[in-house]
Amino acid sequence: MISQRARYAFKAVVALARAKPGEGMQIKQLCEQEKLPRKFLEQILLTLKAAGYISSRRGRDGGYEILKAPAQIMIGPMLRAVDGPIAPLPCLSRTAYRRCDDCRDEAACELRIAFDKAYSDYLATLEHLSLADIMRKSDAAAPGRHPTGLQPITA
Amino acid sequence: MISQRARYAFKAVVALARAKPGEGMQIKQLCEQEKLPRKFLEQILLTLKAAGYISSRRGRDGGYEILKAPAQIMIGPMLRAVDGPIAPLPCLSRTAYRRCDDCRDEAACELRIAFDKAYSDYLATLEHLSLADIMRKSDAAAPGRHPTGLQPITA
DNA sequence: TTAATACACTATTTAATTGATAGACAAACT
DNA sequence: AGTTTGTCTATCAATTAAATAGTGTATTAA
Repeated sequence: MISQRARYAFKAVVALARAKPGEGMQIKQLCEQEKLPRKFLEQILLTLKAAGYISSRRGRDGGYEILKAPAQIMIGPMLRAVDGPIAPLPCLSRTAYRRCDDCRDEAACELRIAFDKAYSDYLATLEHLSLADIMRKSDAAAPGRHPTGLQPITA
Repeated sequence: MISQRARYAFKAVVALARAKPGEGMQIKQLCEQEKLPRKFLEQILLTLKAAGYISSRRGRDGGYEILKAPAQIMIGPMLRAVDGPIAPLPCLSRTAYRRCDDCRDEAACELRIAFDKAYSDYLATLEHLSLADIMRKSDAAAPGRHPTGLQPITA
């Protein structure tokens, strides 16, 4: 199972991506609208900021704003920024490769072989799937739900 | 990352699958050969037994033996037997579906959409990949390593 | 320039899960 | 009977995840 942290991050990014461009949202709105614990969300937003996904302003009329275009935000890297490596085994991680302590022969390791293909497909999908793709699908499934989102041309 | 529990289970099953048919192994051998903590392994073997993967005998000359043919052992179900559901979200689990508490519209849930395809590919692979497939690949990568395993006809 | 507002940062707490160990018990065989 | 080997349940310890607390700093406007 994916972590709460990652879920909250995801929801926050989606909400920010749906906010009117140039307007952004304050943390108060975010946590009320998406039902997220405020202080926890603060930390997560900091992480997202450090990773370059969002920007922030302090003081009155402060808040958060999305920095990247949704089409440029890939799910894999975003998850990784929030939760760390996503590989099922350290020796399969692209970004944090580590040999298993007890591993004699990596190429012959049955565990590694078992997850190799499954994980590389999983990863490839997450790596190329953008937030824009996802929002488009979501809008198609619930037309009219998000007033600021572009509607699919199906009516 | 996959749990230690699942790793140990996997290693134990592989070791039992490589043991001479009809001979099996005792837990002492297993934990020495594979460097697994004995008491922890005991529990894991019990789980594997309950799930029908192995059988056991008590008393002198007791031990564990593999029950299913490696070609009939699929990685997905085996993992699930040991570790529980493997889906990234409860609402994507095939075997333990549960609606997310706060979910308004499942079909439009961005989180669900994000993981839907990635996970279903991952799962499909694990569901159809057999222990036999894995052992074959392992043997091919390290010929001569496992004296009791069948060697690939490549020499 | 000061008060109010909203984000930034670090530390701490709490809860849950995982990994591992302990020890009494039951079956099987000699 | 006595030894061996698996069975079962309880418990402990360590780690991680989730959440909260509290202080600090930038920004704006009266």
